[in-house]
Amino acid sequence: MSALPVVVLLMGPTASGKTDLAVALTQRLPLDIISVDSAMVFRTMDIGTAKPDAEVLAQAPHRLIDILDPAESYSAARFRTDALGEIRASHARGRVPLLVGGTMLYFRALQRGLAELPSADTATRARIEAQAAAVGWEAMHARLAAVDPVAAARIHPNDPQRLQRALEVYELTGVPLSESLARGSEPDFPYQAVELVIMPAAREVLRERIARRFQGMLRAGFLDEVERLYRRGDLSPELPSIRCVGYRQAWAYLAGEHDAATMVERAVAATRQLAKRQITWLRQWTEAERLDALDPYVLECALKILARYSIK
RNA sequence: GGCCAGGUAGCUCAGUUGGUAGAGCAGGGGACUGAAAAUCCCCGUGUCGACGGUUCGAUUCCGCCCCUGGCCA
Repeated sequence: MSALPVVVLLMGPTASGKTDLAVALTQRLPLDIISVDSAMVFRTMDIGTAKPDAEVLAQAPHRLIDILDPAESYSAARFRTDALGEIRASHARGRVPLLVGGTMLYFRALQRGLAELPSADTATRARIEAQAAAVGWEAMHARLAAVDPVAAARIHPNDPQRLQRALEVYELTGVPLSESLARGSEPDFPYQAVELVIMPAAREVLRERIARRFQGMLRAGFLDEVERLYRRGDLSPELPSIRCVGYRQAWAYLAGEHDAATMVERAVAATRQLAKRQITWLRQWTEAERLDALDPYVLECALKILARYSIK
C-alpha cells in the first residue's frame, strides 16, 4: 500500500443517499466532510439543494458549503484550490478528508488537475455574447475554426457555452484553447484516493426517490426559499445559482410562466436528467467500489472498505 | 336519448387528396478543463379505438359499435 495520505471520495447521483452515508461514517471514523457540490456552495439555497439541516451540520460539519452568495459564481478551478486547501487542513488535524458530492467535473478536476487557463472574464464574455447576438453562434463557430480548428472540431456549433469559452481563452491569451489543453496539467494530487460510488441498483428506484424528495422539499417550504431569492431583485435566471435544478423551474413558476403542476413535473424531470448525466460521468470511475444505496448494510460495507486503508 | 368534436408513440398533438406515419415533451445512450444542478450531441414501429364494407391496397372513404369531452334534451 502506498505511503501517500488517504482521501476518501464518495460519489453518487442526486438523491442516492450520499449525505446520509457520509454523516454516518463521520460518527464512526475521524473523517472531515468536504462537499463536492456546485449548488450547495450557495448560501440561503438550502432546501432545494438538499443541504443537511442545522442539527446535522452541527454534528458533521461540511466544508465548502455556504461559501458564496447566489449572485456570485463558482468554478471547477476554484473548487480545486479550495478542496486542496481543505484536504491539507484535515490531514494537518490528523484526520481523513471525506469528499462527498455529485459534481463529477469537480471530482475529476481535483484528481486529474486542470490546464493552465485564464479564469472567466466578464468583459470578454459580454463582448463575445454581443458579437454572437449580431452574427449568430454559427458564425462564431466559424471564427473559432479560423484560430483554433482543433477546438472548433470538438465543439458543436450549437454549444454556445463552450464556444464562448474557447473564444474567450483565445482572446485573453492569444493561445488556442486546444493548445493549452494539449500541454496538459500538473496533476498535483499527492494522495491515495479511496473511491466509493453509491447509487440504487435500479434507475427506477432513483426516480421514485427523486419524485418523493421533491415533494418533501415543497412541504419544507422550497417555494418560499425561491421566492425570497426572487424578491431580492438582483438575481436572474442566467445565474448559475438560479439555473440549479428546481430553482430554475420554481423561478419560472413565480414569474408566471407556467402553473404549479407543470413546475413540479419539470423540476422532477430536470432532476432525473441530472441524475442520468451524473451516472454517465460515474461510469468513468471504473476502479471505484460500488455501493448499493438500498443495501441495509451500506454503512458496514463502507466501513469495511475504509478499514482496508487503515482509517480508524 | 339527440347533435357536435375527438379517439394516432409513455404524454400533448400533427399528418396521410387511399400506398401502413412524425414533431415537441418524457425516456435511453454519449460528450464534458474557470457556468457543470451548466451546455450540448445521437436515438422515433406505434394492433393510427374495435368490427365489418368498398378497394389491388384502408390509419385515411363508408357503415356500425365502443370510449372521452362539449352542447341540447
